[in-house]
Amino acid sequence: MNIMFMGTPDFALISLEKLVERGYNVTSVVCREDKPKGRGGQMAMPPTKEFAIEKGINVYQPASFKDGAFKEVLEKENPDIIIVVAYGRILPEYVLNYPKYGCINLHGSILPKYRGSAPIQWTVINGDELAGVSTMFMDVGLDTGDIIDIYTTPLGKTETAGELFDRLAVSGAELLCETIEKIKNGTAKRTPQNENEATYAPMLSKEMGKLDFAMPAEKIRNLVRGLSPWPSAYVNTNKGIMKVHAAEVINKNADVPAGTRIPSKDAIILQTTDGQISLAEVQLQGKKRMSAAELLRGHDIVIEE
RNA sequence: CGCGGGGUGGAGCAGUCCGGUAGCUCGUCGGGCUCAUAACCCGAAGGUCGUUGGUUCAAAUCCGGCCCCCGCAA
Repeated sequence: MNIMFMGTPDFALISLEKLVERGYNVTSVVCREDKPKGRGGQMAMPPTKEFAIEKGINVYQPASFKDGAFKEVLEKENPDIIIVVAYGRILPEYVLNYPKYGCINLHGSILPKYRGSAPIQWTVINGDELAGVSTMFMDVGLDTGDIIDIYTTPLGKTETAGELFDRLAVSGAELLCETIEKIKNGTAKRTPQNENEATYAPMLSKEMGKLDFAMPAEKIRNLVRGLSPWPSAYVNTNKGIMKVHAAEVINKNADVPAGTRIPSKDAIILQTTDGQISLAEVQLQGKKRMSAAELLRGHDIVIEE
């Protein structure tokens, strides 16, 4: 079976590596264009491209799928199946319909929940009990295809989006292999998604991370870990923007308005509408990430706004 | 050459503009006070000030090269 793999970031790389490792015949890799990265603004290859080059697999980075420009590539590579993992672009119908076995997508949620670009983060932000990955036959909609397999796992109480990402990348790669096996021997089942249960997980924005203490402490904590490590929660202070990498809920209440700083020499604690929240792991702009206790030894921090 | 901040005892910072005794808040160790609840008091150890050249009577501080860390933007 001739496999074309479409995927760009590290999450996709884990799957690609596993497929190659398991001996699947990955003959081509499609990923997004190289782009400037880091402080120097140097051009960098996507992780999947780097791996593909190392393994001598053909790499394609189409700027667009419009006008059927990609058709030549399909004809040349002639894939029996296309595996899509975090590619970052919508595929047109002519691509979806090309491979004999169709296009299979690995998605970071328990579909039909969290369709869209940031399913893993939203699972954490909402503090769900269960996280998971799904494989599906792609159709023209956004993550609306028929489900093949689902893997679920309990979300850790303090697990961050970054940590869940790493776990699901591995579990997802495993699930993907199972799904491919089923497709190969014709035992893959198609289960249409229940539209009534569908939810959408929109892209994350920087502004989402601004902490508002006029909500329950638990929600704030989930937002903090859901936005870790990117784009990260933050507050404004007298020393500039301060990122909040980890926060802890304290089941205490003081008779003060939400947002009030609770006096403490070695912790940054604020009252919320329900309980208090301790900003445990923080990072001042231009500084390294450190515990609140460490930060307070050298800085007088005043939360603003 | 995308913009910017930084490297000072174990931790976090000040000192750098305007060269001249190594400072602050903690931690550690020893002692005291005492029960308190943001505890307090006394004492001690611990630093080639990222690295490398230069200027100078004298460099953490001024000048040049290099290494490393971080924020923004993408």
